[in-house]
Amino acid sequence: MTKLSIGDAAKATSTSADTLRYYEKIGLLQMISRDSAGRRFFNSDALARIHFIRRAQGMGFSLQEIGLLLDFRRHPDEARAEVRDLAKRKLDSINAQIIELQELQQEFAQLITACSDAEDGCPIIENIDQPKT
Amino acid sequence: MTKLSIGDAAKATSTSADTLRYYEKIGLLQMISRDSAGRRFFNSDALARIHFIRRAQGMGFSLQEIGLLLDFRRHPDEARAEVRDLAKRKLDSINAQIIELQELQQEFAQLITACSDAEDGCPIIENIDQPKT
DNA sequence: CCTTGACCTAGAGTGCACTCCAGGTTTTAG
DNA sequence: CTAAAACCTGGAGTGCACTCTAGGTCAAGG
Repeated sequence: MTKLSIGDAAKATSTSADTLRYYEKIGLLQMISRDSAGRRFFNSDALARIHFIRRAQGMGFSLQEIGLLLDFRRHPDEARAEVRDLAKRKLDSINAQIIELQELQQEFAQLITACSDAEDGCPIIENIDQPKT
Repeated sequence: MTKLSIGDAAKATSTSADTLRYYEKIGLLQMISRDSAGRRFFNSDALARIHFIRRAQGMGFSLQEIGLLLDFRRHPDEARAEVRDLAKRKLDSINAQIIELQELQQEFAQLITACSDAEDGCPIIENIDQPKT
C-alpha cells in the first residue's frame, strides 16, 4: 500500500495540494492519515476518492452532491433511493444537454462555414439573434 | 416599436430586473433608453440583445465572450477572424462535451438499472470509482 | 392627498470552487 | 551544519454571475 505525500497525490490526480486540503476541509476527504509531524499521507483509497471526486465533477455533480455520493458509499442501505434519484435527475439533465448541444453543434458548424465563405459579413451573430425558425 | 419597462422586459426574457441592470453595468447593454425620470425602456433591439445573451450563455459562452460577440456585431469587418475562432473553439468544446455526455448517458442508464435491480447494494458508486475498463 | 408599487443608485453580500498568503515547522540534499 | 524544498495552519482573496439592501424618486389608483 503506497502512501503519497500531498504533493505527489496532487500530481497523481492532476489537482493542486491546495485543492486537496480544500476537499479535506469541506469534508470530502475525511480519512487522510498523518505522520508524526502532521503531514498528510494519501493511500490508494484516498486516491480513489479523489479520482471519484474529479470524475463525478466531470459528470456535472457539485461538490455538495459528491459529498452525498461519498456518504452513501459508506451507508449503502440507508440511501439507495436518494442516490438513484440523484443519478436519475442527472441522467435527465445529461440527456437534455446532449440534445441542446447537438442542435448547437449543427448551427455552429453551419455558421462557421457560412462565415468563412461569406464575402460581406459573417452570419454567426445574426443567427444567434434569431435562432432557427 | 414597443418599449417595455425593466420589469416587463425581465418577464419577457425570463431574467430579473437586477440581472438586466447588471448586464447594463458590465457593458452588455449600452443603448438602453431612459425616460425623463431616468427609467429604462427596452425596445425590441434591446430585447433581442438580451435574448442573444441568454442564448449565447446557454451555448456556454461566458458574459465576457458574449461581450466580444456583441462588440463584433457592431464592427463586423474588424473582428471576423476572432469571432470565427471563438465559434470554432466553442464548437470543438461542444463536440467534446457531447462525446463525454454520451458516454455518461450510457453509464448512468446502466447504473440506474443495475441499482434498481440489485438485491444488495447499488453499483453506482463502485462504477464511478472504477470507470469502464 | 396619500399610499402603494415600480423604479432608481451605489454598494454590499452570496455561493461555488478554488487559490493565495503569512508565518511557522520539518525533512533532505549538499 | 545549513539552506532550500516541502509541508503545516488559519484566514484572506479571486472570479463569475448574480442577488440583495438601503435609501430615495415618481406615477397612478382609491
